[in-house]
Amino acid sequence: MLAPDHLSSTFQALADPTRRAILARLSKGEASVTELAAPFSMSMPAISKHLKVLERASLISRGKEAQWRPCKLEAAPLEAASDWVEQYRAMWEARFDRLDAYLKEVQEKEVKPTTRKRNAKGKR
Amino acid sequence: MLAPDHLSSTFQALADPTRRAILARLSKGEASVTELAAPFSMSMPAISKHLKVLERASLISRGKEAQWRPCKLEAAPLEAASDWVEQYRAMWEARFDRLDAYLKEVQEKEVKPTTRKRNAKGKR
DNA sequence: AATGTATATAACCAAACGGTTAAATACAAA
DNA sequence: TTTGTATTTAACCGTTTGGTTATATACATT
Repeated sequence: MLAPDHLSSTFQALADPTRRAILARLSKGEASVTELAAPFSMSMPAISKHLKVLERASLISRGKEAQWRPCKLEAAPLEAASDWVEQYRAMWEARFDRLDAYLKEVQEKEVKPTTRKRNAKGKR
Repeated sequence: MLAPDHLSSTFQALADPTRRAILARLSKGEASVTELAAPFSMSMPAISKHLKVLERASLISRGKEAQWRPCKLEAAPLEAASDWVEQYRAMWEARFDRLDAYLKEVQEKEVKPTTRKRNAKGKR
């Protein structure tokens, strides 16, 4: 079950570059705490705390193999976060589309209307 | 220009329900500070601080009309945030697809393989 | 010029954050 | 049973966060 305010804890967990890097690493497969800590010049307890934040946000889950506690990515909360962001991104784009339509209408009788390139990256 | 670690400040700005509600309101159009504050049982300075956080993250921009400082949504940082999240969401889905393929292969000779419904919401 | 309205700033506070070092725990191997 | 390795917990520390109240600023109206 996701935490009461799961969106807040998800975003908060994502708001740290170390934690995002850990998630990036985990997207390539499970890893132990020591493996995850390797790239950082940071104490083990610091990493342990970051992992706890990620775990609290259900962004990772942890196993138990001898003395190792392997971590793996859990993407369900990412889905909710993505949905939230997309909602407003889409609204913003819709607004631009309406503006485009309006400008097109207004400039209907212009001699050479400048071709507007709205979304250069052209995604989705 | 976006801040040095713009992803962190974007996610951090999104990690508060009041600020997300403000963005939701702004997605329906510009609004003054007092209008934005209305739904909340919170002092004006508190709202003012939230707006400053959103502004620092470039999620909103502000105008000047007499004694009003109207806020409007700026979706560019949402795009970056969305892209980041989508990247890992997609990876996670790809992993599931591979698992699906594997399971399909393994169960090839089963009598009546149960139809697995992976992504019930079926988005994108 | 005085008053009212919209907003921001200052000063303060408790709690959370992100790190540290030192010590405890859990298991494996010798 | 001792030693080594992996990880967590405890205690601490400075900074940031999210709120408060009181005060200042900016502009409009009378």
